[in-house]
Amino acid sequence: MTLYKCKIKTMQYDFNRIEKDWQKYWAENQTFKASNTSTKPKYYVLDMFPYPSGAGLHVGHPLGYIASDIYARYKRHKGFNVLHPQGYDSFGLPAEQYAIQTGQHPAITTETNIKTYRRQLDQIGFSFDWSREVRTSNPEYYKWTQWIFIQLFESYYCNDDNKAKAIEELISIFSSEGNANVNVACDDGIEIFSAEDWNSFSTEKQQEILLKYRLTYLAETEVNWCPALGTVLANDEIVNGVSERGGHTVVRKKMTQWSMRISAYAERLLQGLDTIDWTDALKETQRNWIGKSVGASVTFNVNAHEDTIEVFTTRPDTIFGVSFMTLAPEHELVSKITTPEQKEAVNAYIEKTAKRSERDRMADVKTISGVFTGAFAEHPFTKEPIQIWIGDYVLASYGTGAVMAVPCGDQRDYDFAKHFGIDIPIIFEGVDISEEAFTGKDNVKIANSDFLNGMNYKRATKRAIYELEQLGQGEGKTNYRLRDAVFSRQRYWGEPFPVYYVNGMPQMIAAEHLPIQLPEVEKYLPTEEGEPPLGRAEVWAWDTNLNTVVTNDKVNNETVFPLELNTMPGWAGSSWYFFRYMEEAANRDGVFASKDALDYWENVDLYIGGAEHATGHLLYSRFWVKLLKDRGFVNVDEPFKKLINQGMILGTSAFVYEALFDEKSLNIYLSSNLIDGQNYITSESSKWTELTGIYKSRGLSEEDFSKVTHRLIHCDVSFVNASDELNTEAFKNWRAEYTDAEFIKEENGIFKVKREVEKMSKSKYNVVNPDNIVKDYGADSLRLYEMFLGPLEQYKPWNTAGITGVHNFLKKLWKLYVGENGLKVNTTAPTKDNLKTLHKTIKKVQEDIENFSFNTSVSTFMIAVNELTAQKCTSKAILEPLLILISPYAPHIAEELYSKLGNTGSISTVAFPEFNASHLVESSKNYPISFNGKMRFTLELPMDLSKDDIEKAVMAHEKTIAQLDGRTPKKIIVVPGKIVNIVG
RNA sequence: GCUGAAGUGGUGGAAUUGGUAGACACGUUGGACUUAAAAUCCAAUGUCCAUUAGGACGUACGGGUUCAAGUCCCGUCUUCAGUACCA
Repeated sequence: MTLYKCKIKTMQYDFNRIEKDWQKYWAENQTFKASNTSTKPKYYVLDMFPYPSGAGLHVGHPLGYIASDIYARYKRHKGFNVLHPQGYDSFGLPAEQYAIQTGQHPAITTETNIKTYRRQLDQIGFSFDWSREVRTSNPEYYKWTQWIFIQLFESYYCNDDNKAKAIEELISIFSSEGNANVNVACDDGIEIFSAEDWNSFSTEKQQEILLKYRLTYLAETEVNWCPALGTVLANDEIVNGVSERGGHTVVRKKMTQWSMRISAYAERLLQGLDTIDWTDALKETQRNWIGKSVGASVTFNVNAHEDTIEVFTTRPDTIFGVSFMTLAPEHELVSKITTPEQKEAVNAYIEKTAKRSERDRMADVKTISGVFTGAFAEHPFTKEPIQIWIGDYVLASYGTGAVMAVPCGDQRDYDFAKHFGIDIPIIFEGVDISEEAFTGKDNVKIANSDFLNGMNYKRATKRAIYELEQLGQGEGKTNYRLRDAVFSRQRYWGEPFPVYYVNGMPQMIAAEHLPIQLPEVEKYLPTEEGEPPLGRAEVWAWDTNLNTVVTNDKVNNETVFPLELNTMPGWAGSSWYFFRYMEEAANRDGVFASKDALDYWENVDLYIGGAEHATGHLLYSRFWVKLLKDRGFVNVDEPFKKLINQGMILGTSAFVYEALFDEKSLNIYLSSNLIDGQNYITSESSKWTELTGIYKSRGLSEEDFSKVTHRLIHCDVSFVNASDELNTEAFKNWRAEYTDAEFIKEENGIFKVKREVEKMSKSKYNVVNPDNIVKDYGADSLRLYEMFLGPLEQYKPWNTAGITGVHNFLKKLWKLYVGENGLKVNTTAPTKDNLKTLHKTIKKVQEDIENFSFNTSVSTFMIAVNELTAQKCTSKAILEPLLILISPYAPHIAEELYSKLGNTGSISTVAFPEFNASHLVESSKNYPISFNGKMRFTLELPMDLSKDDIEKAVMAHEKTIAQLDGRTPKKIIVVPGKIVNIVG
């Protein structure tokens, strides 16, 4: 008896044992350790590294990792030296907020979370090279993040050569010829100075000026301040006017902040998109974000004032159509030029707009509002006076914060002009603008425009710019929407800046003294004075003699100086981590990655991650890579050659109907079919008696019955089975308030929940944990199932019900190799059918992997196993190559069976089977015979039959004769090897 | 509004160059095995009509091109995502 049981056990597919064994084997043998020296071609497969959150992984997280792992394993089979690393983006807000609540140091929280992540990742069997792991919060890592910051500080952007250069070069230009002729990226409004001026400036003054040219600079900027989080947020961290994390309100506030001059790279970031293999959607998102528009800047003189107003326009050809100008209410000239008579109205308007949040302003697009300032500008050509208005449809943050209004050619200007009764001069030939503006620019000629008359858009634009240049009142200009990126955060858990302040001027700490480690603080909150958390640190001053961090009481502003209190944003560490992986951990001292390593791996060949990083991480990484390239530290222009966005796996939330009276829960719950299903409850149904009985026991009177309402509340998906039935006992035990819940079930005693697809989230109780799936079905089942769910890029709901399908497949696969009496595989010669099945599978799987169509490969494997089982195939010549095909997808079972076949070592680098088309050559074809395009029957005919012979064979067939029923076909289409279609 | 993606059975999805629509799987139904259950195996399963044979309809909707359209063209609708008084 015991013996029998034991035998059965060893013959079964014992996935838990197999997976543990092979994971141990891979770890012990460092199977997936990449080498920096290899005769094989290199291939770099990267995942977006995770932030290790306290909640651990849910089934959605591994989707992209599984896809990249399949690809990495496939490339190893194809003879590549594959780098497939993983690490943690371990600085971030959740650990800090947890620290604020509990006092636990974020480093401890992070360490704990990483352990959980690692355990969860390991059990899925990824082929990561963990020896190269990086953590952004590790001082040995952020040392180099600080180092890159210094490189940015020590660089300026030369527009002539289109690259960043050392700031020393700029200094030498200043000291030899001043700044009058430099063409570089810099702040607006820098005074012009000569070489003599420069050399006579104090060091401080020089530093102040240089700061306006550096690629990272301090500036008083209006920032998105989030009071609830106590920090500044980047534009891409704000969604619909509230913080992406937590949904808190965001206000505008002026602060001195570090900024990154990413705008200097706008054009190169745009051009570079054409050289990389990303989806159109993602490239388009970045293009929109960069927001290039070509046009001209035009300077308008203000009557009776020395000031001028500069505007940007994409339509200089419509310059003669200008009938008024509009300034943003925040525009600096508004207060200067407003006439006394208009002062009151203007101030009231400014006050009104200031009160409205960005969000309100955005939501309320329809209302036209504005106020006349009383001032006039002068048209550059006609010299006519032009009214100057203010209006909140003009944004201070775009262009110059002022527009020349051409109501004839712009709908907003048109609406504004109509609303306030301003002239609408017609400047196009033969257009009707009685109802709306003419906004097109093709197939129309300019009119009433002096020297532009009769010209088309292109010529008129050129001529207008030329004439403006002659007047010195304009030039061709390209404008970008891309703003410089604010780089300071008022947080604790981020990289400290390698910066101290001498008389308010920032100084870099020399690279050899890095890293500057995060100081200890007592609390992780901002200080009472509103300084960032680092303001609480007691050991946070820089001693320039000792070159070390010392206690604050030593600050004398002669040799010991205060250190920067802000920390870097989340995207700092993630903007270069892909280079760190290139270097082996043992050789990382003294370099962020050695030249050899950088030269060997170049850039990421395949990057897989979410599309939500389109305007954040993916843009910033490109920016930093270009800077590093310009300064000679790396050799590549772009970090990620090919990028794939995996779709999110959504949760299937479960809801129950809760009965409410007077806004309060009655603690009565109804099966969803009783509310919105076929078993809708009516006062005639027997359920009504049951329900009203409970109403009464809850103290309701008859009149109250009709006032009872229902609402849907989330319930935990683990209480619900695949048929949407609720485990009512589990629900009762969930929370104290449900202990005496009453359930109204359907006639058959079933209580059904309502289902809805939502984002997977703890708060929606729809999170499915991969741990249980791995325990119940195994990692290989999880891997296959996540791929089988649908196309990688698509958003799709998780539904555990279907996992039995792939699990059964693995059992069938196992049974193909192992029977009750042990291994079934032998050296029998393969049959023709065996070979056909194998080679058709090789071809399809190879194509699928290269097209990232992983879902269809899984079907292909199922078909192959179904066919080989039906063929009773036992041939090693077939079954061994089949394992290699499956190994990228289900590596554990593949390794186990491969070793059972008598092989030693891992299957992971065994060559991928060669496809041989000769096995797929057919001698006959089952032709579909169509009549007028409709398939009626099929007919097996030899493959080598000529067109005429096929036609003869088909026409002679009895079913053809029956179909035609005496008619003579008009036409017979024969496509040999494909179809026959009879028309008539 | 603009940009991008997508609409196929009860469900997830397949059909890569126009050529047998619905592969593969889930679910459902029926059957075998079992004292029973689980597991496993077999069969059926787009909708409608028909006892069968077979037929009609069918890839969001309306047109078109073609011997042949899920696939190509024109128009419309819907959903999802990104973005937006961008001058």
